[in-house]
Amino acid sequence: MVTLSDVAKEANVSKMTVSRVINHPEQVTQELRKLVEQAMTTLDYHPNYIAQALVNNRTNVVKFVTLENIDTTEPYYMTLLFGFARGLAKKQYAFQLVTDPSKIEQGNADGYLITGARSKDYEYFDKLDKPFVLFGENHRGYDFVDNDNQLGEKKATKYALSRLYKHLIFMGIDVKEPFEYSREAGYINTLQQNQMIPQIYRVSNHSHEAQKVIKEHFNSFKKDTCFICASDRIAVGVVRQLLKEGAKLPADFGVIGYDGVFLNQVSNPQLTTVKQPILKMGEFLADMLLQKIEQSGSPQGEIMLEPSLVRRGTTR
Amino acid sequence: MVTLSDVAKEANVSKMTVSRVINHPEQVTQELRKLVEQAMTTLDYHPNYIAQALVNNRTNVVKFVTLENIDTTEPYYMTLLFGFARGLAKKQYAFQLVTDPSKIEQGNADGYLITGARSKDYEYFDKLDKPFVLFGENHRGYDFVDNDNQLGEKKATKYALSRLYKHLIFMGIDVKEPFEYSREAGYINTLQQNQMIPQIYRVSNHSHEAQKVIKEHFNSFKKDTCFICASDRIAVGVVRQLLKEGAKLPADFGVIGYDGVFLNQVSNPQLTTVKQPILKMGEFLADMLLQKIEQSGSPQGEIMLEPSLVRRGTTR
DNA sequence: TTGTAGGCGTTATCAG
DNA sequence: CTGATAACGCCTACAA
Repeated sequence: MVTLSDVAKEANVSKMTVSRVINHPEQVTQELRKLVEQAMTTLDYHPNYIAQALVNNRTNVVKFVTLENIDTTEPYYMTLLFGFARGLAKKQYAFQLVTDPSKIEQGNADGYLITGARSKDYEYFDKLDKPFVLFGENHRGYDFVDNDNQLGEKKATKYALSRLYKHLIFMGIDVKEPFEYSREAGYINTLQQNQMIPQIYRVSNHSHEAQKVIKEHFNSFKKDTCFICASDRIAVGVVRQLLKEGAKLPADFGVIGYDGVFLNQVSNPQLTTVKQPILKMGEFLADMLLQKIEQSGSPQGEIMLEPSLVRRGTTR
Repeated sequence: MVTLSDVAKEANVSKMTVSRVINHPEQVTQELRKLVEQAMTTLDYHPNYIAQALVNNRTNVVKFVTLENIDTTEPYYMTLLFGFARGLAKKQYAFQLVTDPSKIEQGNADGYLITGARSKDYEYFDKLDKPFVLFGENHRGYDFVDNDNQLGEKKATKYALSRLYKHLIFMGIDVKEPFEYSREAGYINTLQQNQMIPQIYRVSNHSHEAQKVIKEHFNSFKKDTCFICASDRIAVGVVRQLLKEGAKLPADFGVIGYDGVFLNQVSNPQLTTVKQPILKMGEFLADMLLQKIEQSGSPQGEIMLEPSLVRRGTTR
């Protein structure tokens, strides 16, 4: 293993000069810097992250925490995880997966990414002694990354209008969480701007629940109705029942989902949906967390990435 | 942060005695050992893994490498990953995700878990300078964990026979890989034991490819045929086309999948399949890799876990 | 059986 | 701007 000392010898300087070239290059003269850099490449030197971690009192490890007791095998989470991992790799960080909240502080880590947090979990966060960032919007001042939920549903609603659907019904998720409020707000605001009256159903986030609602109320739905759904799952349920009822899709009815996780599914017809840039969100989460760690916990604010509307088979 | 020295002071011994209590307790007298252990609990001491890593020239990090250029967001991989992560957690190991093989040796790690390896990749492995284990059976002497593919397909074939299907057709994957040969062998051997003649189709691992084959040959399939499929994807394609052809499932035709990844899907009818214990496989992989690292690379052999037959809607 | 000295590879501090 | 020294927390080797 090539060490700092080896490079120092090769370049005829002290270890400190080499260290400075790595961490504070501006403090070293051009001349010496080049010499050292050459030595580093000829010896193929790579810093020992463990030694760095020791002096800095770091572990080079963070934890990916999943609070929501959901199906963690969903493509959604896997994509987020891959983005997160990619972000970490840039700084040679590794991670551990934690699904049991009581184990968060067990073992060593420099910080946490917390996903699936609900309002009830917030008070718990203040007890954490390490920097953390949240995945998912909140309005309590905790740093987070999310997609812009309001903008996303605004895009969906506007698009439905542009396709000349006359009646827009929102199929929401029945949780009292910021992301849901924001999605509804995107829908409601757009309707109000067009002097239309919002009509909202809320169901738990399962396709068959949405299906039930459509079945119950199908007779009350008029032609030219578009369903703006707060998730792809709900949208899938809506589509399924509409087809069962013999409705003409997308001619008479439209359906728009949210999330964009079923995009590679071959089901017919393919869902028009608002796609979150999940991979990128994961990467931003890593960036934010590492920066927060570097800045010993200082606030990082909020990052909301723009989702994109994917036009496919369930809208005309 | 509580350190070795703190504990040593509290217990009125030297640092080395404390270190020994942790690593070689048998070298310390009962008396001192208890003293030290008490001091450790009262101070809530936890070893600093980074410092340990530095002296041992370890990183406490391994890499999870995905060679196969597939959809890594599949629940299959996510489940494996969770099992793997759980296994690592027991020894306070963290991991990095690597999808670009050229980056395997970049950065620090104590070893690698390599998934999705194909025969062509094997020669590459010998160049690796760190211990590694494979996910997926091979017969070149590389340590691996897999499910027992032959046993799995044997179970499927026997079960089809027990349900009195008269004709058993194998729908394989057209790759020349050990896992596929083993699955075919499980089918072939069982047929031969029953004086039946194997009939095999091979397609690439996509539902629509399987669907094509069924469509083309549907007229040649007799009543009481059961399709033993080498994957759930293929099975799904078979089911889909059989239904399209108006075949009676499971009365006249049976379909058995392999993998068990679609188990929580609500699609109708639900697939009878051979389920791999994926989570457990991930955990075994972690155990094996960490042990191999601890034993500085000594061979660990092969572990084949028993898959289970899940009886559901596509067999009578 | 227990303790002392030295070192793992790096960086902060302070002196030159 | 550069270099010597000490320190991070732990463990190996040797000494008592």
